[in-house]
Amino acid sequence: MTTPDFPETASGAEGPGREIPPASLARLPIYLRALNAMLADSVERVSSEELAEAAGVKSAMLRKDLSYLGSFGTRGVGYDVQFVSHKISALLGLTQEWRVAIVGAGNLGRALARYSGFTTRGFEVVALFDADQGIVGTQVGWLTVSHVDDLETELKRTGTNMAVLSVPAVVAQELCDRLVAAGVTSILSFAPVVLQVPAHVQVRKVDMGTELQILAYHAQRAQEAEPGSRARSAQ
Amino acid sequence: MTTPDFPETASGAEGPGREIPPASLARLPIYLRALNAMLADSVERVSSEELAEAAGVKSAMLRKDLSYLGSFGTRGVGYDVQFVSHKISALLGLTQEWRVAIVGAGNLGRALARYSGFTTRGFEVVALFDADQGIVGTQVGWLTVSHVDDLETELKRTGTNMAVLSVPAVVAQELCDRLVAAGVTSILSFAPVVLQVPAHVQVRKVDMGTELQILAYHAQRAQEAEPGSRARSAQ
DNA sequence: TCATGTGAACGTGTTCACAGCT
DNA sequence: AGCTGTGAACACGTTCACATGA
Repeated sequence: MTTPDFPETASGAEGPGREIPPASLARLPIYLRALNAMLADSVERVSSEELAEAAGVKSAMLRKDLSYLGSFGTRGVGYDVQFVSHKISALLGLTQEWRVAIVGAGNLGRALARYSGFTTRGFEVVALFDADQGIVGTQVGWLTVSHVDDLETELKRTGTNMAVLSVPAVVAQELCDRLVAAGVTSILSFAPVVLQVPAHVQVRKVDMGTELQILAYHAQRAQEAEPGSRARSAQ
Repeated sequence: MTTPDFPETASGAEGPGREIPPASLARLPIYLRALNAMLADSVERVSSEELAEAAGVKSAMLRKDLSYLGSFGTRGVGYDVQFVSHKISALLGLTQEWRVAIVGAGNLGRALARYSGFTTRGFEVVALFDADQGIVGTQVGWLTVSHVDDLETELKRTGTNMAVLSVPAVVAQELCDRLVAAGVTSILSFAPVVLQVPAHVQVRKVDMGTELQILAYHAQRAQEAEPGSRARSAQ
């Protein structure tokens, strides 16, 4: 398996290549999933229309998104599934292993540690931390829970380069600071707080509370608009 | 394909509710959290500058966001914390109880069922389903896991009006269809698939795999830009 | 002929800067 | 004065429509 370097960096004399617009970037993993599902079904070619359908987007948007990584479709034919899949994987950096530490081994942290969706996509959970002595030392999947006091040591030992924060909101900023100080520059946070980090650190947030509240807004609106539902008119 | 003869201003803008732009709507829960934290600290007034800081946004954006729900700040002074908090809560429909069913009682589903972040914000988990006979009947928090065969019956009995999907990708669409058929119109999905639903059903997706892949993109980029990619972790 | 790739149009989101109110 | 609320400018994202090239 040869890892092709990027021959098409010719446009820029130096510099890290073109930036992918954030909105497009966020869709690439979805395309990748659809493509890999097709690969599993031995589909070799796909049109923008078909792939867009599978990804739940308009075909023009898909074509524009893919055009940011180069133009490797064949006019009149479509895209080579395997090639595009590989291209997206390479762009996302999935050709290397990412070593992920999970900080916080509560219900959520333990569930994440056992979540197969991580491992199967180039992410390996290599450490799991908690502050609770009743949890430290216990086994979760293949991992033994470490004490958060050993955070810095263990991160170095395991070569962690990404972290998942699944700790209570009150301690999230503090642990985030420690992760950053230890050199972690990519953090996925499940804590319902706004984390302050230096500019070079990437934080992505997953917030189930927020998502439910957004759903509640729409649900309430639908309720009010519905003719069938009686006496629900708050006011 | 679809002819864009959508009648704009279809819904008479007369009602108490204009549409909140999606981007603004997604930030309201964050403001709400910041406001509630302030309330807990007995803060009575806040300026757009301060609240924006707490929410991690620019003050002009915060003011514009709040302006969609009305204008209830005092010029020269700021906003009444309690009042704005209540206003946002009401808009999001958090003044009523939302009854949530969790479909899929694997690692993630069970963690979500025990997650206190739900209960504390107007969302009550009232049902938990799984297809695995080894899990059905077991206790998770205050709930007993029901068999997914009884989905429709239990949804009706519990008065569920929101659902969380935490099932394997392969069965997600099928269960989504059953939820929709049973009248559920708000679904939060953790399954890494694009769900097809009728237009009146709201789906929000949480995808940890996608988030990690986006992080990987940035991390790889930083790696390439940096000459010494060895994480020596110098304090 | 076909489906991609893309300039241009359109729509949405964010920021600026200041008018207007307290 | 001080801070909100908002039009206008700007930036970003999406869609259209067609030129391009297999």
